[in-house]
Amino acid sequence: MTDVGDDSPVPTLAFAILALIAREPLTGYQLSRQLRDPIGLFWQARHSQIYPVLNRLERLGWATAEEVPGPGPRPTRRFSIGAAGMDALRAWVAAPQSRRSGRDELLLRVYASWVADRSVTLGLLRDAEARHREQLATYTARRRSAEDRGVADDATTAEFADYATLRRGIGFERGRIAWLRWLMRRLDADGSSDDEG
Amino acid sequence: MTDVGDDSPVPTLAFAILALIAREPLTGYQLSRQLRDPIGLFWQARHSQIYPVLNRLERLGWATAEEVPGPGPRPTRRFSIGAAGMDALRAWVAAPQSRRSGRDELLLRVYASWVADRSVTLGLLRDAEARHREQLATYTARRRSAEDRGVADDATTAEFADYATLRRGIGFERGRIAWLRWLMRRLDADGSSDDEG
DNA sequence: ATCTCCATGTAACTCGTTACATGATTTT
DNA sequence: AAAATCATGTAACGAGTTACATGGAGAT
Repeated sequence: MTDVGDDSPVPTLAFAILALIAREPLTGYQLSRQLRDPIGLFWQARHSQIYPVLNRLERLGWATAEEVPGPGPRPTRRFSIGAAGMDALRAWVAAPQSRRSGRDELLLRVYASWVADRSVTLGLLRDAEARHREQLATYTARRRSAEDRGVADDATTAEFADYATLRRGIGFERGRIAWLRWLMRRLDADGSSDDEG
Repeated sequence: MTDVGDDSPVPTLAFAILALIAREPLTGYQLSRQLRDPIGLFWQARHSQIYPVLNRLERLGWATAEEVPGPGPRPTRRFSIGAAGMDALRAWVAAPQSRRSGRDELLLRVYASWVADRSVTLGLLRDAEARHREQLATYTARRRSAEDRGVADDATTAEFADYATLRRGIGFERGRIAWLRWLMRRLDADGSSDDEG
């Protein structure tokens, strides 16, 4: 009994959860881990946000819960998507997209970086490159593993959809690293020529 | 007198605003337009979010306001960054970055797209491509204009920082379009061979 | 004994969007 | 005359984060 009125618009997180339980039934805890890592690539949520949405999906008849043995003071519940949930998810995929480009703190820092010393900016960019290289390594390992399992062969499967988003993640990281390297070269060049004290 | 307690952490939006008024003094209204278009590329805010932050920047002594002639029932105020604001902005550029990768609704839709008909998914991707091509055209026009003005020549200016973020925008759009085309080709191939029904 | 993982929930708060409210100037 | 633009604010709500709360199972 977290909330009762079910007339308010369904949040995007609900569809992220539906997309995950459409693959296999999951507990709230498992969802909270998945919304850090695999899908976490492009959608994140904490467990405090997930549990209320799960209860709402249940009340909407979009998901059903079964109790499974587990630890803890409260029952462990595994959620499965229902026929109505599949319909809702299908409708959402086709729904018109809202074009709000996201927020990117690194770009904002670079936009403001002319107020700082060149060495500070270069440090910022080097840190960013290291973190993106790390992320890229994770993604490429995952891509190789997917390709070895033959996931890339049939574009109609759920695993292929995973693989497709993974490829976009790799493209994003590579593009960002290339841009960071370009920017560092430019800052190095305009600093080492040392026109002004 | 919107809020009084000034001990809570300063939101990222405050630094986005500082980065803008560090270039030239702006009114709240001008900021709200800039946080749609040029910087809007990677940070957005509505005027209802901006005005309270401006008042807070003033109370912090990070920005100063001067009244200028203008229309409307309330005085029009143009904000300039102060020395303390510049220090705060400089410190923020160098501060450790929080790595929370953003949310991307298109990727979430693709992740869920295996539940929908192939034609629906292809429609989604075609729409996305059209919107990204449009955005790319805007960015490339802006880049050409910046290069014609010689902005790309000196990496120490504020205009170069603009230009650098613009280049990242172009890279992002191109990468995304390439990925969309790859995905559409893959879906076309696995559909036109028509193995089933 | 302590730590980590599994497991679910609530409370308090900040961030962000939409809607309400007012009113002058300029353009169509 | 109507619409768009300039200009600033508040209110209500939804989205998202952090912190509080509980407790069993297994590993160190």
